[in-house]
Amino acid sequence: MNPVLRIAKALSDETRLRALLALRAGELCLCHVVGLLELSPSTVSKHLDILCQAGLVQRRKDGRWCYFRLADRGASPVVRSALRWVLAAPADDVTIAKDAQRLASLRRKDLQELAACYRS
Amino acid sequence: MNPVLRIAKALSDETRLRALLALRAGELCLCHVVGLLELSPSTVSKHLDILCQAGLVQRRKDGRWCYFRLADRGASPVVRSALRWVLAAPADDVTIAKDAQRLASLRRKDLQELAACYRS
DNA sequence: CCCTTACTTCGCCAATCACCGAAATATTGT
DNA sequence: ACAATATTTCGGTGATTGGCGAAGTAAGGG
Repeated sequence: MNPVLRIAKALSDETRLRALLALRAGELCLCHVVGLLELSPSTVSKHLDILCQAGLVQRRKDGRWCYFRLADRGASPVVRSALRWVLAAPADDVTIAKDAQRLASLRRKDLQELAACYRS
Repeated sequence: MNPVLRIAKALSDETRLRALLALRAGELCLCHVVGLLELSPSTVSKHLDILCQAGLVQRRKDGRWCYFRLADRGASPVVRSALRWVLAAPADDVTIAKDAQRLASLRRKDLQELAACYRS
């Protein structure tokens, strides 16, 4: 598939856009994102996979935990250009702003505590 | 809707991406785009409307004909940035390259002739 | 006027997609 | 080896979306 098309598809869902913008705060564990979006782990995993397939996000596995972060300087020009576009856009969106707040407190919590989402 | 999201949705369909890239050649009449994409006029009209709603494309009516072109410098920064992203992407896509060729000959034809798509 | 015509809107259908829970996978601790 | 657990994959379901043709709209020409 055309890289531009693949990236645009990845960005064309509000949930994925929220997840991507949340990663501005830095590397996040899957359960961080689950806690933020309040969706099932399987759904969030799928969304993040789509962002990874598009090259916008990178995955790092550390033991049982899986960390996600924005693609870095090693990414292709199309990807970097797309990220510049999305990240430069004005953050006047209400949902995005609330997400940033909620995320700040989520990141202060312990992973063990966050991972409780799997056991409820 | 978040402008970034609206733009990403507009770009997340191959047909719309082809239509947008076709407009690099300059202003096109609807029937030009119908001739290029080989889809029904109603479908193409809908696609171009979505691109217009996102601000990526501008519509100009002249008598019975309707012309579309890429958004110009007057567009919002988000839109201009998105267009820079899409238009700068490498054009190594086969479909896009063929479209550019087909479009060149389509643009040489008369509008009357092209509009025959409505009467067939 | 009224007919033609370029385009848009509407109603419908098939395909895609987001979501979930259940099952599978992989890794850590006992 | 086994149990617990963080994540992914699978199967199914309701919502969204792309496609068409038919009907509606608007503009030009008799």
